Amino acid sequence: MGRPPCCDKTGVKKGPWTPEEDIALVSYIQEHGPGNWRAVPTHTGLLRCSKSCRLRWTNYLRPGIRRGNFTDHEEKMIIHLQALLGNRWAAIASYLPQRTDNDIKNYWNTHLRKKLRKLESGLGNDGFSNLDQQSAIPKGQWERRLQTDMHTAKKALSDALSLDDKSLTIPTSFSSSSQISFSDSYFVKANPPPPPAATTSTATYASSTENISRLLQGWMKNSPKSASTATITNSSSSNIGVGTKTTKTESTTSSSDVEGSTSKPEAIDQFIFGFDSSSNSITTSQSMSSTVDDQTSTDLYFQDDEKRKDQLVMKSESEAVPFSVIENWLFDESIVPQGQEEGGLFQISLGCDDDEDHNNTSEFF
DNA sequence: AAGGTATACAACCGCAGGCAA
DNA sequence: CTTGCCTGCGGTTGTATACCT
Repeated sequence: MGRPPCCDKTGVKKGPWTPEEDIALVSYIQEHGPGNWRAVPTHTGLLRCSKSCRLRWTNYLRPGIRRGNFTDHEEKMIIHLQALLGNRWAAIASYLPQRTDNDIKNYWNTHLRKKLRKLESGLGNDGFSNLDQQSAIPKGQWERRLQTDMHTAKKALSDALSLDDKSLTIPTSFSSSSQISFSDSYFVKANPPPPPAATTSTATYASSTENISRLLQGWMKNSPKSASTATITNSSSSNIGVGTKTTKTESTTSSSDVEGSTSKPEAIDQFIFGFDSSSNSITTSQSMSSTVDDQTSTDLYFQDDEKRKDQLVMKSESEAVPFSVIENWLFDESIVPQGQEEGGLFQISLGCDDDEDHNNTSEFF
């Protein structure tokens, strides 16, 4: 049986949202919290379908969203994560809590893919030629291989990290070109985010919605109701966030998913963050907090880590990009803007000494 | 200055999965 | 167990803006 449309298509407004509509939506969410989207259009009087309301909220109005230019660091994160996860934008976004999956997807499609293609043409044909192509390896097979290789990966990483050199050998199952040789610059060169992104995008209207978001941030912090409808924790728990998640469970229940979010896909975290999660040296959430350095509020939005784990595990090798090629660009010192200080975002705490200043963005890695 | 083209981003579409009845 | 609803997600499209000739 066919699925009914999410809403009656007749009389439903489409296209860009007006500030008035935003305000109506935000006001409603302030009162009722996110969720139950089907009821939103009727209660707000908006001539929008529920889906559109949800999308507008999650992609634009939700507090904690950072708009504007992507930092160098974010860019590298995206590329790296895309290589690992493929086009699983939601999973990638969970590592960049201030960015929406839509934003990341757009940024990838408009900037990064182009950039990598350019690089590819500069490097030759091998390497990136399959960037957008699907490999023949079925997902299930990749998953099995991934599981099989988790242990191997972990061991290889801990071995590599325990050594003085910074070369990592990644099991072949993770990447068709299996070797990653992280250059020193990857660990040491810092690419601190630029000054508070002047939120350059869509000047007037965007700023107005940002104001709405800021108002909401305050509301999210203070409203007791929001605690039930949106998962909020303090930054002290490292799983910080104005969780405005919109799933049924979130909107109706607890912060359990945030509390449980200390779990994470270890092996992949190791890939991404370069540490043994069992050492507790850095948590992913801490890592995330580093991206907030240019924000006054540390409230962040976190996706369910369990879900993220699933998403990560679902990664298809077919979407993987050879690291050895990417890294040439990713970690090329030449792209580090001049004047940027060292010891920043990509500084990885290899050992267990976790005495870094937590306000410093260098804790990221 | 005007028209054409390219780019960036917001929004839409439709499928898939989870969940409750 | 089945069914239907709701939401999440990724791909795609539409449009405003920037850039170029």
